[in-house]
Amino acid sequence: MNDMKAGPEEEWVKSGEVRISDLAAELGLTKGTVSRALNGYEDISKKTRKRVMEAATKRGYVPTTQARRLAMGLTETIGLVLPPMPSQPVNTFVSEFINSVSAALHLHGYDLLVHSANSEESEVEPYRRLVQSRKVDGFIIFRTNEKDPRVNYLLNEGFPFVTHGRTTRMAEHDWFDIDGEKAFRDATSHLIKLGHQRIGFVGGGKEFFSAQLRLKGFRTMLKESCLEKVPSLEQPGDLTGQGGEIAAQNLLKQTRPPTAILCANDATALGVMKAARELGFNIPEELSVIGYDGIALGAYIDPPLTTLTFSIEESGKEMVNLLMRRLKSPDLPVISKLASAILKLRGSEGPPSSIQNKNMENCL
Amino acid sequence: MNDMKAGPEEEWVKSGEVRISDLAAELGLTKGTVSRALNGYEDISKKTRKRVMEAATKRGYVPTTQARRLAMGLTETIGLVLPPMPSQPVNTFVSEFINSVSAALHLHGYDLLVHSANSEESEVEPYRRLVQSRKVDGFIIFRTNEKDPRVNYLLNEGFPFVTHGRTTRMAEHDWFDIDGEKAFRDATSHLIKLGHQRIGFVGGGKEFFSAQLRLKGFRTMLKESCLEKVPSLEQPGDLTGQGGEIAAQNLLKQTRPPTAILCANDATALGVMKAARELGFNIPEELSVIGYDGIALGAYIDPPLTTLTFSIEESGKEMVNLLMRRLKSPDLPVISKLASAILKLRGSEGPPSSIQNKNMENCL
DNA sequence: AACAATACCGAAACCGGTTTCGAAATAATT
DNA sequence: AATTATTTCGAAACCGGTTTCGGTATTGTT
Repeated sequence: MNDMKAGPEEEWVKSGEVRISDLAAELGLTKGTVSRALNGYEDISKKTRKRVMEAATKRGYVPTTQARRLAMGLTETIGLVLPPMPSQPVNTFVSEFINSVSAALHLHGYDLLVHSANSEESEVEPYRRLVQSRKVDGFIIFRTNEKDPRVNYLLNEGFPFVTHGRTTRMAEHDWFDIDGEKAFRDATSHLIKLGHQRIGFVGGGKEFFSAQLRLKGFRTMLKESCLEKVPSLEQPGDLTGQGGEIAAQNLLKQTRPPTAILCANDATALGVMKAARELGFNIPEELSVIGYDGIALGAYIDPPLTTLTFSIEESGKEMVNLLMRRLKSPDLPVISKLASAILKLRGSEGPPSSIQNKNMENCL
Repeated sequence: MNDMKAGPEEEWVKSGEVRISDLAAELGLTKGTVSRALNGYEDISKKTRKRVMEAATKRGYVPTTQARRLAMGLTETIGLVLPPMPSQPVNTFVSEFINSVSAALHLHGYDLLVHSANSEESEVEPYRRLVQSRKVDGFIIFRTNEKDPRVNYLLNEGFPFVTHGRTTRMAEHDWFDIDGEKAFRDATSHLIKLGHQRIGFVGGGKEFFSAQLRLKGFRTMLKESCLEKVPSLEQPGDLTGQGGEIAAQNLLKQTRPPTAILCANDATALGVMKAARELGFNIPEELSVIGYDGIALGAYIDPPLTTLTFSIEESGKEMVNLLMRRLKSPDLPVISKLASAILKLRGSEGPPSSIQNKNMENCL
């Protein structure tokens, strides 16, 4: 009945209709003056600044982003190109990463433009398009290859970017990475201390630098512990569940199968566990399995997956920091940041069933 | 030694340096003419059009997006705001969804702006900012609530958007949804045909319309099959693994526990399976479990999770179609699209162990 | 009181495109 | 040949802001 009573809901100012010229006309000023008043220039009197500010909030003025950016010659936008996803299992990483990158960018007034890579065209094509049409000021790149065409292209263009992961040209660009080598040293060490002597390894694609570093960490710790390197225990993988299954079959059908398997990521580990079950291996009694990624769902399977985990939120935040620094001062020397993964014990590993009788003294 | 030899790599035109005015000057034309030539206006002679085109490709001219958009009064950008993520593993959906939406938008020349919602501020705040600063032309909204503040805000503003999921105001906006009611009728029917008489249900948050529809489908099929509704067999959940655990404990500790449990999503189902294992229930012999979402991980656990699955790619594509239609003709009547989920049998369900002796004749 | 310094704001160019309008050149019509 | 219709392009406004520059008006100095 009574429409006049002021409800608790604030009266929404119909947005988006007032331009800076409207404001100027209303105040008897010029656009330029209004703009400077709003942007805190020193050559505007306190009185008019206040007048302008009040009118702006009253009328609900918000500058049109496109116009401002055009005038200032920047896009305030960062590009993130999703690599073609091979219908992987648990891609929980990507959404969390996007989330944290986007949040971090927002603190700096930047937007995140997410582009999907069409698998039919060259890998760098999306980057080229975004650069040429000047839609972004920089890139966040993840899942780097050892020799990465995207990195080559952007370095060649002199276009700002930060990678998640190292490349052969890591001395030329900012990067953030998880210390996968150390992570796998730790995991290997953990297994050895549990008494394992024959440890299998399922890698990622050879093109991924990270996968190679993980393998390196594995080998290093074997050597440090005086365990010989057994080539047949190192299987290639492809970071997918299916790849894990195949690799596990290759490992477990050997005459002397490993008592533990280290996997380049959790998806692979899931495939390994599946294959192991089908071959009649009990986990962890007859086979220990350790993954890498720390996907949350790993806690819900049986047995819960022991894994190497790291903070995706930190990754996003750090990468944005690196990128913002680069945008602000393009000529600063290249820097990088290495974060560490921690071994999250959840139950898919344990001591081997048969006590192995190798001398575990320190080797000299 | 010989730097002059032309390698197989094409000579990259250093991009981004040539403007339309440069092109015009070079050709002895005006900006306007060059612009019209490039955009296929009819009032340009074939000869000069060709001249312009050739110069453009030769010089590697690509129009600056910001300027073009400002002039044309549109952003060609769609906003996607990630709801605050409850550090839970529901998120395999998100990355695939972003991927497909982004790809579909690209076909229409649109970009995707992904924004993360800060959980400290109101849910609509990010939308308000994006609208007011005119950063986007429309929104893709997912995970709708029954009464959704975002929908209210955008409807009030008259701003274009499409939702993934229905709301109370679904008659006023375009939406896409999976027919969760039918999906749960199917799943329930499947369990009943297997011989189950006591079926448990673990729902999603009460605020999600979709969760309610799934419950409705469950109840409908019970009634159609002359099974009585047992309130204690309907447990609330929160779409997380942990919620599933709690709900499963409530269900399985009853004097007459259910022989099957239907879960509002896969994360919940994983929690249910975990709790069931801990309480000593064998799956599927003593307890059947069915989830919803079709996450790939489900195929790798033991037993593999039977689930209701749908095409995320189709979802993204359809939603983009709806949104593009709306942007093109804002006054067209509201439309919607309902896709169906299919039951993917993987092994976590089977006939109940104890034959139940209720009359399974059709009830009249 | 005359002059220099300072505070404050308007005018205009600019960012890089698009689009409307009209004029000149060319072709078609009678 | 004179008139009309077409083709083709230039000129200029426009999108909505930012920023430089210069000119008053005011204040400060001697």
